[in-house]
Amino acid sequence: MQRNNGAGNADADRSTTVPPGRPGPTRGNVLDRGVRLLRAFRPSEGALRLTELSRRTGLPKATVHRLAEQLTALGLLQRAPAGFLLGIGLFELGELVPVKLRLREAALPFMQDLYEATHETIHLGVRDGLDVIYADKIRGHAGIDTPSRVGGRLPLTCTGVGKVLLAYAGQGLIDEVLAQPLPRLTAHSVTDPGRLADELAQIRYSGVGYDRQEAAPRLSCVASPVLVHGQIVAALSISVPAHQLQPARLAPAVRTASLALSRVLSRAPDNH
Amino acid sequence: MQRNNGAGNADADRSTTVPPGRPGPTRGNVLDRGVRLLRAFRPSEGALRLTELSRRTGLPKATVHRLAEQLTALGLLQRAPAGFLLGIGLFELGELVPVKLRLREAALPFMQDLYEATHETIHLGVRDGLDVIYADKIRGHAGIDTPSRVGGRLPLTCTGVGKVLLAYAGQGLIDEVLAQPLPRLTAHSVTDPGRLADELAQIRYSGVGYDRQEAAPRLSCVASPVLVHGQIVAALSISVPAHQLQPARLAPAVRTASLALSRVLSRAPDNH
DNA sequence: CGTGGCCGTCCCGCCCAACGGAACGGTCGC
DNA sequence: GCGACCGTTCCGTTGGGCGGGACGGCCACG
Repeated sequence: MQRNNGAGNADADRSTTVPPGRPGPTRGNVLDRGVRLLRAFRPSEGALRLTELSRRTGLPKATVHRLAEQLTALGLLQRAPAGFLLGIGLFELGELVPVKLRLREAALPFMQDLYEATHETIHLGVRDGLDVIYADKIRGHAGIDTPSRVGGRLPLTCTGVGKVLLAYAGQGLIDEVLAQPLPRLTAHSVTDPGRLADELAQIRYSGVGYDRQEAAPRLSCVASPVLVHGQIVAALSISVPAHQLQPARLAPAVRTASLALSRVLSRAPDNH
Repeated sequence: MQRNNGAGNADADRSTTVPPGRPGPTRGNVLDRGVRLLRAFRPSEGALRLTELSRRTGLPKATVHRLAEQLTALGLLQRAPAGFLLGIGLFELGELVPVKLRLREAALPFMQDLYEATHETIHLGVRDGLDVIYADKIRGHAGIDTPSRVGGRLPLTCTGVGKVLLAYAGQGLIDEVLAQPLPRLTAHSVTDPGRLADELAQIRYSGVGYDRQEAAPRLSCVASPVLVHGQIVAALSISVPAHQLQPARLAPAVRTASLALSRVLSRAPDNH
């Protein structure tokens, strides 16, 4: 029997998988299948029909039917005229996750300050593996379009928030990132390891990081770390149209907010 | 072994299995148990230890151990020094739920407008059964404390947002609510069905509803409906200290925002 | 230093519930 | 009317979920 991820550092990589020779007929356990069903839904899509779910998950139709019915009873899915949608129960659970519950609660007022001072789009991001996950984002009517989405992922090296998170994440992770080819989202994405290393050092020196159209064309941003007891827990950023990037004005603003948030978080119950 | 924590509320009631005469030894399927594990977590609590999870769910320790391990591999839980926490994967999934993804995206700029005009706490709520679920909430440093939480529930009849949602929900639901005793959160909560009916009519007439310390002491609010094709989908509100409730100033603001949001949502792809 | 409580982990045989191929009935559009 | 595709239901098979129990580590006791 497989003992499966001893230390379980990285992620997923469920060792189950099909033993090479066999075209495994049944693989996976029930929970895995249920989650696979939920993950079949993507943003900006509507309801999914039973057959489509079956296609995406590779599960037999009868199985999907049974599981989807159970998930619906649990509130994780809901029926729509045109198939299934993710249910409100999933939203309720998601809001209980500490990254959301604690961090956002503390950060929101400072994000509001930043928004009011600049009227630009504000991000709050945390690190998961080699990605940044956006914990929150606020924008007004005029806010610039960004590839980010609350709950969405982007590579650490392609965004301001991500580079800041990486800069303070420790040498081990930095080495790991530099060792493999750097992902590229635009023509401006940093793909030279040496240049990235320099930039990370510069971030640690100044407490501010930049993204110059590295995640999306015409989009730049200024980011700053949120540290608790010397440990990085998140990063804040302001996103602006590339031609309006004014470090002299934005850097102090974002730095001030991140320092103030760091201070608030440092004296908190903090059950980690 | 006692028959699991009752949890007598409506919920589930899966008609399958459990022939009436038998004291079902194990009831519930795998997915149900997994979700029960996730729902054992409550806001403002830290990590839960294996034994505590076992206590709360009524599941044997060995079972909890196995399930928790699987959920961790799936990213729905994560290990902490002091036990388990809800995992970031759950947050990712929660952010894909349509109520969050679509509604919030559209509503946020209008909520920002309201915040900037008043600097009070702004809520966005949707209805689920007889509760309001808060889809979003923004507040600044000075924002008043509220019993609400993003992803949290309160009874429809005890909040401004809730009463507005109820007023437009259709006579069937209104009758259902009026038929049973009305919940009470404070001494000011409306518990007289006749008075509530009047108030709902007044809301439909004016497009604005009030909460006068009915959800929490010293907290009042002004709410207004978001309608798409005549159907209510959400409600917006401004919460203020009770002694500062100024309908003449706040009602037009919240009404304007809700109408503008209604208009935006009415011309959208809207895959329901 | 023994002891007893509580913890997380692991083992393993029992057996039931998950499984899915297949058949069915409804609803379109040609 | 016919075929394509849909969601639903049935039911025999079996693999994996199940959990009692054992184990070893870690305290706070006496």
